[in-house]
Amino acid sequence: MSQHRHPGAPGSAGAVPALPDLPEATVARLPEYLRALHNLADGGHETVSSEGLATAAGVNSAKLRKDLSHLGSYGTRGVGYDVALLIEQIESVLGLTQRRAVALVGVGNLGHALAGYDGFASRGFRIAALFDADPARVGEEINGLVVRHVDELSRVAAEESIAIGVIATPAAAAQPVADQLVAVGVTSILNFAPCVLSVPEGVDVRKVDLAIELQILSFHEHRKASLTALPATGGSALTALPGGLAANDSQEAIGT
Amino acid sequence: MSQHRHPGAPGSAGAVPALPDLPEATVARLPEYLRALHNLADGGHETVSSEGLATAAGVNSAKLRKDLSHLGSYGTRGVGYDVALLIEQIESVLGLTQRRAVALVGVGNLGHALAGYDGFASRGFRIAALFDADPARVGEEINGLVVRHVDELSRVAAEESIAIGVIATPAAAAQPVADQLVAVGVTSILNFAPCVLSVPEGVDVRKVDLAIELQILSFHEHRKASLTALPATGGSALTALPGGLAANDSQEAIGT
DNA sequence: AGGCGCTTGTGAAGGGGTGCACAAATCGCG
DNA sequence: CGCGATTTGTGCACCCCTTCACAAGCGCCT
Repeated sequence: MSQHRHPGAPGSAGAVPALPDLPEATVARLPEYLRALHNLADGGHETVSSEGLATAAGVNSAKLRKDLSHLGSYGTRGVGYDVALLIEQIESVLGLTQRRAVALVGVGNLGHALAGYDGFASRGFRIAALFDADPARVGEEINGLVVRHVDELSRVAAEESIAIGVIATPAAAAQPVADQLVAVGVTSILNFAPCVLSVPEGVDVRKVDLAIELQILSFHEHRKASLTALPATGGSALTALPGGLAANDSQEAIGT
Repeated sequence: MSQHRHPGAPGSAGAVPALPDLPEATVARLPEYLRALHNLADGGHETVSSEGLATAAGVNSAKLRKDLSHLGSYGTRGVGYDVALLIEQIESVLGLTQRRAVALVGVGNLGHALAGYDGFASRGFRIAALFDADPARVGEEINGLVVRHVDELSRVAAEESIAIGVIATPAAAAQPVADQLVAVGVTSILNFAPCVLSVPEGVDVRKVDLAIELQILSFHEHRKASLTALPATGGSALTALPGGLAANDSQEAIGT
């Protein structure tokens, strides 16, 4: 995660539009709030209480209030939050007022699916270009976009003013591709390749590794199995499960 | 993230094989170490220093040492860690000694790609069954597996002794599918649908939302753009940059 | 055998995040 | 106009995690 945080502006505090310098954990939750808010808006709700929005987003209500307070708090005590206004606020903070152009590199198994994923388009992004190193794949049309050779990356990226690069190549190809993206000026990368990317300072990389997610689940599965296997260790209330399962009330570890 | 933490075994501590009750943050990093270790092993290395493994895994060396110390520390001072031994250790802790069976529900755009993703098979998992609710997709063969109707889930899951369920359905279908998985006894779920799942206690859910990842990147992109746009805010050492464009000085956040 | 350099393992300090609990604020109603 | 119900915003304490810094341990070389 983030390491050095600039100490913070001394006392100047001009009329800066909105650079609240949010805590990273808050930033990671805002998109979830946004999704829940859109759901509520579609359902006809005009206002929500922190409690309502919190459960819709799967978090604690106190946490949600604190998160929202960081971005200026547009709630009304005794009433709740104005759904439309809050959507506007969050989208503004997340920089979603402009639809950002995304370049996807690697149109293999996973990349192909990503190229066709409509969740991107519906949530503020536009897949602007597809690239692959395999000549056999160049020229193929996916979702109205033609796959180009990765050598054209620098030219096309400039034309389309790419803001974010998505890497869905095999691990071996990921680093060179990242270097190319950085060279073109891309400063945000979403990496699906199972490897560590080395990028210059100022470039953000987020990694999604599907196998890792499964392995984390495997650990918990393993632990649960061990626990039930030897019921001798006192404590744990779940040993007493009668026939069925406890009513759903908690929720779980969403990867931070 | 995780909420219920069993208070911890009182004082019994028998000769339990290995239930070190690792910190969640450590668990989330172990798979990354494992991947790096396999790379090293393939490269012919027999031992690694914490520094070497740390950079290969993209983390701080102190953090890595502390992580490994939690699981019993099989390193040798002055030398480093035995690669093969450490692999064995981590795989054991993660419960990867047995190849766990995974059921994938929802063979749409993304699900199709997941079904064909070889990263699962090569890292300890076996996709044992595919399901979909759309009759048009039932019967299709993907990677040697036939897509079955979701109604058969309970029967097939029992036969294959499914350990983990992966949900790749549209958001609206995710909750019913999760309920079915839970009913069959699945206690670990990986959810790709953009919605919050409600599950009983004892069931672990991890969520992967691709749009959310992009939105987090968008925030940082937005922030970086705002920073370079207005160099007026006092303090910050980057005002003194001569030419203009603030040389890269901030940093990147690799998702935790 | 002894000493030296290297690397691990860990105590302690610091930062960040979470959740409780409550004061402050707003609305609606009598 | 005042009061009570409701809900936000936040001070505070706690806990987890990260990071530094260093002592302890190990191998190698002389």
